[in-house]
Amino acid sequence: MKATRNTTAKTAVLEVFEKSKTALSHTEIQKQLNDVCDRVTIYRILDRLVNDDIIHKISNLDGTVKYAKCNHSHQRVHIHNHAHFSCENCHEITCLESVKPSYIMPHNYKVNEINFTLSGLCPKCLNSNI
Amino acid sequence: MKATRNTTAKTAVLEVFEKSKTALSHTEIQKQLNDVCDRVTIYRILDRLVNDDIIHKISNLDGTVKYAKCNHSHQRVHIHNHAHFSCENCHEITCLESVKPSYIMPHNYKVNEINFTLSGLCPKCLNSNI
DNA sequence: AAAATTAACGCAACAATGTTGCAATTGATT
DNA sequence: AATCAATTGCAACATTGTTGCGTTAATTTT
Repeated sequence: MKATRNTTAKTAVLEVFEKSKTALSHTEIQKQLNDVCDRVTIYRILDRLVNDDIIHKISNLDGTVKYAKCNHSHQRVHIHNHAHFSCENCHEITCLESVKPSYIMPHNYKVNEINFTLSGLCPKCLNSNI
Repeated sequence: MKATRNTTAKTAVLEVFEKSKTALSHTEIQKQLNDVCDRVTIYRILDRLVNDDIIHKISNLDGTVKYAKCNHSHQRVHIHNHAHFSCENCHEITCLESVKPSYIMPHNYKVNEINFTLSGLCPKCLNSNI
Protein backbone atom coordinates (compact mmCIF):
# COMPACT_ATOMS: atom_id res chain seq x y z
CA MET A 1 0.00 0.00 0.00
CA LYS A 2 2.48 2.60 1.19
CA ALA A 3 6.06 2.97 0.03
CA THR A 4 8.35 3.53 2.99
CA ARG A 5 11.72 4.82 1.90
CA ASN A 6 15.10 3.96 3.31
CA THR A 7 16.55 7.26 4.32
CA THR A 8 19.79 7.95 6.13
CA ALA A 9 17.90 9.17 9.19
CA LYS A 10 15.77 6.03 9.34
CA THR A 11 18.85 3.85 8.95
CA ALA A 12 20.58 5.74 11.75
CA VAL A 13 17.60 5.26 14.08
CA LEU A 14 17.49 1.57 13.30
CA GLU A 15 21.18 1.26 14.08
CA VAL A 16 20.58 2.80 17.49
CA PHE A 17 17.90 0.19 18.18
CA GLU A 18 20.21 -2.53 16.94
CA LYS A 19 22.88 -1.56 19.44
CA SER A 20 20.52 -1.21 22.39
CA LYS A 21 19.39 -4.10 24.52
CA THR A 22 16.71 -2.04 26.21
CA ALA A 23 13.77 0.03 25.04
CA LEU A 24 14.50 3.64 24.17
CA SER A 25 12.62 6.89 24.56
CA HIS A 26 12.52 9.59 21.92
CA THR A 27 14.96 11.66 23.97
CA GLU A 28 17.41 8.80 24.39
CA ILE A 29 17.39 8.17 20.66
CA GLN A 30 17.93 11.85 19.96
CA LYS A 31 20.97 11.94 22.23
CA GLN A 32 22.53 8.95 20.53
CA LEU A 33 21.90 10.35 17.07
CA ASN A 34 23.93 13.52 17.66
CA ASP A 35 22.05 15.81 15.28
CA VAL A 36 21.85 13.36 12.43
CA CYS A 37 18.37 14.77 11.91
CA ASP A 38 15.75 17.00 13.44
CA ARG A 39 13.77 16.17 16.58
CA VAL A 40 10.55 16.14 14.59
CA THR A 41 12.00 13.72 12.09
CA ILE A 42 12.69 11.22 14.86
CA TYR A 43 9.04 11.39 15.90
CA ARG A 44 7.97 10.74 12.34
CA ILE A 45 10.43 7.90 11.86
CA LEU A 46 9.24 6.26 15.07
CA ASP A 47 5.63 6.52 13.91
CA ARG A 48 6.54 4.96 10.60
CA LEU A 49 8.51 2.13 12.16
CA VAL A 50 5.63 1.33 14.51
CA ASN A 51 3.25 1.30 11.55
CA ASP A 52 5.59 -0.93 9.58
CA ASP A 53 5.74 -3.26 12.56
CA ILE A 54 9.48 -2.95 12.92
CA ILE A 55 9.42 -1.48 16.41
CA HIS A 56 6.75 -1.39 19.07
CA LYS A 57 5.65 1.24 21.51
CA ILE A 58 5.70 0.67 25.24
CA SER A 59 4.12 2.99 27.74
CA ASN A 60 5.42 2.77 31.23
CA LEU A 61 3.60 3.07 34.54
CA ASP A 62 5.09 6.50 35.11
CA GLY A 63 3.72 7.73 31.80
CA THR A 64 6.96 7.64 29.84
CA VAL A 65 6.85 6.20 26.35
CA LYS A 66 9.58 4.01 24.95
CA TYR A 67 10.18 1.98 21.83
CA ALA A 68 11.86 -1.35 21.21
CA LYS A 69 12.79 -3.32 18.15
CA CYS A 70 10.70 -6.40 17.46
CA ASN A 71 13.12 -9.28 17.34
CA HIS A 72 10.67 -12.08 16.75
CA SER A 73 10.75 -14.17 13.64
CA HIS A 74 8.66 -12.60 10.93
CA GLN A 75 5.17 -13.74 11.60
CA ARG A 76 2.34 -12.82 9.32
CA VAL A 77 0.06 -11.61 12.04
CA HIS A 78 2.02 -9.86 14.69
CA ILE A 79 0.75 -9.23 18.21
CA HIS A 80 2.99 -7.88 20.91
CA ASN A 81 1.62 -9.99 23.67
CA HIS A 82 4.80 -10.34 25.62
CA ALA A 83 5.62 -8.52 28.81
CA HIS A 84 7.98 -5.67 29.51
CA PHE A 85 9.95 -5.06 32.66
CA SER A 86 10.59 -1.59 33.93
CA CYS A 87 13.28 -1.19 36.59
CA GLU A 88 12.43 1.35 39.28
CA ASN A 89 16.10 1.93 39.97
CA CYS A 90 17.89 2.21 36.62
CA HIS A 91 14.71 2.96 34.65
CA GLU A 92 15.65 0.55 31.92
CA ILE A 93 12.86 -1.19 30.11
CA THR A 94 13.49 -4.63 28.70
CA CYS A 95 11.33 -7.01 26.73
CA LEU A 96 10.50 -10.24 28.48
CA GLU A 97 9.78 -12.20 25.33
CA SER A 98 9.11 -15.38 27.24
CA VAL A 99 6.57 -13.93 29.63
CA LYS A 100 3.08 -14.11 28.20
CA PRO A 101 0.16 -13.53 30.53
CA SER A 102 -2.91 -15.70 30.51
CA TYR A 103 -6.23 -14.21 31.49
CA ILE A 104 -9.96 -14.58 31.12
CA MET A 105 -11.95 -11.71 29.65
CA PRO A 106 -15.61 -10.90 30.28
CA HIS A 107 -17.86 -11.24 27.25
CA ASN A 108 -18.59 -8.41 24.86
CA TYR A 109 -15.10 -7.04 24.76
CA LYS A 110 -12.98 -7.14 21.61
CA VAL A 111 -9.30 -7.14 22.52
CA ASN A 112 -6.93 -5.92 19.81
CA GLU A 113 -3.79 -5.23 21.76
CA ILE A 114 -2.38 -5.84 25.20
CA ASN A 115 0.13 -3.97 27.28
CA PHE A 116 1.65 -5.92 30.12
CA THR A 117 4.33 -4.05 32.00
CA LEU A 118 5.86 -5.17 35.26
CA SER A 119 7.94 -2.88 37.39
CA GLY A 120 10.32 -3.48 40.24
CA LEU A 121 14.01 -4.28 40.32
CA CYS A 122 15.90 -5.85 37.44
CA PRO A 123 18.52 -8.55 38.08
CA LYS A 124 21.36 -6.04 37.73
CA CYS A 125 19.97 -3.65 40.34
CA LEU A 126 18.72 -6.43 42.59
CA ASN A 127 22.23 -7.84 42.93
CA SER A 128 23.89 -4.53 43.62
CA ASN A 129 22.07 -4.29 46.96
CA ILE A 130 20.26 -0.99 46.99
CA MET B 1 4.08 9.45 59.07
CA LYS B 2 2.52 12.19 56.98
CA ALA B 3 -0.58 14.17 57.78
CA THR B 4 -2.74 14.52 54.69
CA ARG B 5 -5.36 17.19 55.16
CA ASN B 6 -8.92 17.26 53.95
CA THR B 7 -9.15 20.37 51.89
CA THR B 8 -12.05 21.58 49.78
CA ALA B 9 -10.09 20.99 46.59
CA LYS B 10 -9.26 17.43 47.57
CA THR B 11 -12.88 16.74 48.50
CA ALA B 12 -14.03 18.14 45.16
CA VAL B 13 -11.60 15.90 43.27
CA LEU B 14 -12.76 12.86 45.19
CA GLU B 15 -16.39 13.69 44.38
CA VAL B 16 -15.53 13.74 40.69
CA PHE B 17 -14.03 10.26 41.02
CA GLU B 18 -17.07 9.09 42.97
CA LYS B 19 -19.40 10.13 40.16
CA SER B 20 -17.30 8.63 37.37
CA LYS B 21 -17.44 5.01 36.34
CA THR B 22 -14.34 5.31 34.20
CA ALA B 23 -10.78 6.43 34.76
CA LEU B 24 -10.11 10.15 34.38
CA SER B 25 -7.22 12.18 33.04
CA HIS B 26 -5.96 15.35 34.67
CA THR B 27 -7.65 17.39 31.95
CA GLU B 28 -10.98 15.65 32.39
CA ILE B 29 -10.89 16.27 36.12
CA GLN B 30 -10.02 19.91 35.56
CA LYS B 31 -13.00 20.38 33.25
CA GLN B 32 -15.39 18.87 35.76
CA LEU B 33 -14.02 20.97 38.60
CA ASN B 34 -14.83 24.29 36.95
CA ASP B 35 -12.08 26.37 38.52
CA VAL B 36 -12.51 25.05 42.02
CA CYS B 37 -8.75 25.18 42.19
CA ASP B 38 -5.63 25.70 40.12
CA ARG B 39 -4.35 23.27 37.50
CA VAL B 40 -1.19 22.71 39.53
CA THR B 41 -3.20 21.90 42.63
CA ILE B 42 -4.96 19.08 40.80
CA TYR B 43 -1.61 17.57 39.91
CA ARG B 44 -0.55 17.75 43.53
CA ILE B 45 -3.82 16.30 44.82
CA LEU B 46 -3.54 13.41 42.38
CA ASP B 47 0.00 12.72 43.54
CA ARG B 48 -1.14 12.72 47.14
CA LEU B 49 -4.13 10.47 46.49
CA VAL B 50 -1.92 7.97 44.67
CA ASN B 51 0.51 8.03 47.57
CA ASP B 52 -2.31 7.55 50.06
CA ASP B 53 -3.52 4.61 47.98
CA ILE B 54 -6.92 6.14 47.38
CA ILE B 55 -6.61 6.30 43.61
CA HIS B 56 -4.30 4.53 41.18
CA LYS B 57 -2.53 5.68 38.09
CA ILE B 58 -3.05 4.01 34.74
CA SER B 59 -0.92 4.72 31.72
CA ASN B 60 -2.44 3.86 28.42
CA LEU B 61 -0.82 2.43 25.30
CA ASP B 62 -1.10 5.77 23.54
CA GLY B 63 0.83 7.45 26.34
CA THR B 64 -2.09 9.12 28.07
CA VAL B 65 -2.25 8.93 31.84
CA LYS B 66 -5.47 8.43 33.76
CA TYR B 67 -6.50 7.87 37.34
CA ALA B 68 -9.20 5.75 38.91
CA LYS B 69 -10.52 5.34 42.41
CA CYS B 70 -9.64 2.10 44.14
CA ASN B 71 -12.91 0.49 45.04
CA HIS B 72 -11.60 -2.65 46.63
CA SER B 73 -12.19 -3.47 50.24
CA HIS B 74 -9.48 -2.00 52.42
CA GLN B 75 -6.69 -4.50 52.32
CA ARG B 76 -3.58 -4.00 54.33
CA VAL B 77 -1.22 -4.62 51.48
CA HIS B 78 -2.61 -3.22 48.33
CA ILE B 79 -1.49 -4.22 44.86
CA HIS B 80 -3.32 -3.11 41.77
CA ASN B 81 -3.00 -6.35 39.94
CA HIS B 82 -6.23 -6.12 38.03
CA ALA B 83 -6.54 -5.23 34.38
CA HIS B 84 -7.75 -2.09 32.67
CA PHE B 85 -9.58 -1.86 29.41
CA SER B 86 -9.01 1.03 27.05
CA CYS B 87 -11.56 1.49 24.27
CA GLU B 88 -10.04 2.54 20.95
CA ASN B 89 -13.29 4.15 19.90
CA CYS B 90 -14.65 6.12 22.88
CA HIS B 91 -11.28 6.26 24.68
CA GLU B 92 -12.83 5.36 27.99
CA ILE B 93 -10.73 3.40 30.42
CA THR B 94 -12.46 1.06 32.81
CA CYS B 95 -11.15 -1.18 35.56
CA LEU B 96 -11.65 -4.88 34.98
CA GLU B 97 -11.48 -5.84 38.64
CA SER B 98 -12.15 -9.49 37.87
CA VAL B 99 -9.43 -9.90 35.29
CA LYS B 100 -6.16 -10.87 36.91
CA PRO B 101 -3.40 -12.15 34.69
CA SER B 102 -1.30 -15.14 35.61
CA TYR B 103 2.25 -15.35 34.41
CA ILE B 104 5.62 -16.89 35.11
CA MET B 105 8.60 -14.62 35.71
CA PRO B 106 12.27 -15.44 35.11
CA HIS B 107 14.42 -15.57 38.23
CA ASN B 108 16.23 -12.59 39.66
CA TYR B 109 13.48 -10.09 39.06
CA LYS B 110 11.66 -8.42 41.94
CA VAL B 111 8.17 -7.40 40.83
CA ASN B 112 6.57 -4.60 42.82
CA GLU B 113 3.79 -3.50 40.58
CA ILE B 114 2.07 -4.62 37.43
CA ASN B 115 0.29 -2.74 34.69
CA PHE B 116 -2.00 -4.81 32.52
CA THR B 117 -3.94 -2.78 30.00
CA LEU B 118 -5.97 -4.26 27.20
CA SER B 119 -7.22 -2.18 24.34
CA GLY B 120 -9.85 -2.76 21.72
CA LEU B 121 -13.59 -2.16 21.69
CA CYS B 122 -15.71 -1.92 24.83
CA PRO B 123 -19.17 -3.55 24.94
CA LYS B 124 -20.89 -0.22 24.31
CA CYS B 125 -18.92 0.54 21.15
CA LEU B 126 -18.90 -3.07 19.99
CA ASN B 127 -22.70 -3.16 19.92
CA SER B 128 -23.12 0.14 18.12
CA ASN B 129 -21.60 -1.37 14.97
CA ILE B 130 -18.73 0.89 14.00
C1' DA C 1 21.05 8.56 -17.18
C1' DA C 2 17.88 12.22 -16.83
C1' DA C 3 13.25 13.56 -15.60
C1' DA C 4 9.28 13.02 -12.86
C1' DT C 5 6.95 11.83 -8.65
C1' DT C 6 6.21 12.14 -3.92
C1' DA C 7 7.90 10.44 0.58
C1' DA C 8 10.67 12.42 3.86
C1' DC C 9 12.96 16.34 5.81
C1' DG C 10 14.03 20.91 8.35
C1' DC C 11 12.33 24.72 10.39
C1' DA C 12 9.30 27.44 12.92
C1' DA C 13 5.54 27.81 15.56
C1' DC C 14 2.27 25.87 18.49
C1' DA C 15 -0.23 22.77 21.95
C1' DA C 16 -0.46 19.79 25.73
C1' DT C 17 1.31 18.07 29.84
C1' DG C 18 3.94 18.14 33.85
C1' DT C 19 7.28 20.56 37.31
C1' DT C 20 9.31 24.01 40.58
C1' DG C 21 9.91 28.02 43.75
C1' DC C 22 7.87 30.99 46.79
C1' DA C 23 4.74 33.83 49.29
C1' DA C 24 0.00 33.56 51.01
C1' DT C 25 -3.63 30.74 52.84
C1' DT C 26 -5.97 27.41 55.59
C1' DG C 27 -6.75 22.83 58.04
C1' DA C 28 -5.48 20.62 62.12
C1' DT C 29 -3.32 20.64 66.70
C1' DT C 30 -2.23 22.48 71.19
C1' DA D 1 -7.12 31.76 69.94
C1' DA D 2 -2.47 30.94 68.72
C1' DT D 3 0.69 27.94 66.42
C1' DC D 4 2.54 24.97 62.88
C1' DA D 5 3.00 23.03 58.64
C1' DA D 6 0.38 21.17 54.84
C1' DT D 7 -1.76 23.06 50.96
C1' DT D 8 -2.72 26.50 47.54
C1' DG D 9 -2.21 30.10 43.70
C1' DC D 10 0.58 32.22 40.66
C1' DA D 11 4.18 32.72 37.55
C1' DA D 12 7.61 30.80 35.13
C1' DC D 13 9.74 27.03 33.14
C1' DA D 14 10.68 22.17 31.11
C1' DT D 15 9.42 18.40 28.43
C1' DT D 16 6.99 16.07 25.03
C1' DG D 17 4.42 15.76 21.05
C1' DT D 18 2.02 18.01 16.79
C1' DT D 19 1.20 20.73 12.46
C1' DG D 20 1.97 23.44 8.20
C1' DC D 21 4.78 24.34 4.50
C1' DG D 22 8.49 24.98 1.37
C1' DT D 23 12.61 22.22 0.23
C1' DT D 24 15.27 17.94 -0.33
C1' DA D 25 16.17 13.49 -1.82
C1' DA D 26 14.78 8.41 -2.54
C1' DT D 27 12.42 5.77 -6.05
C1' DT D 28 10.19 5.03 -10.26
C1' DT D 29 9.46 6.04 -14.96
C1' DT D 30 10.86 7.43 -19.33
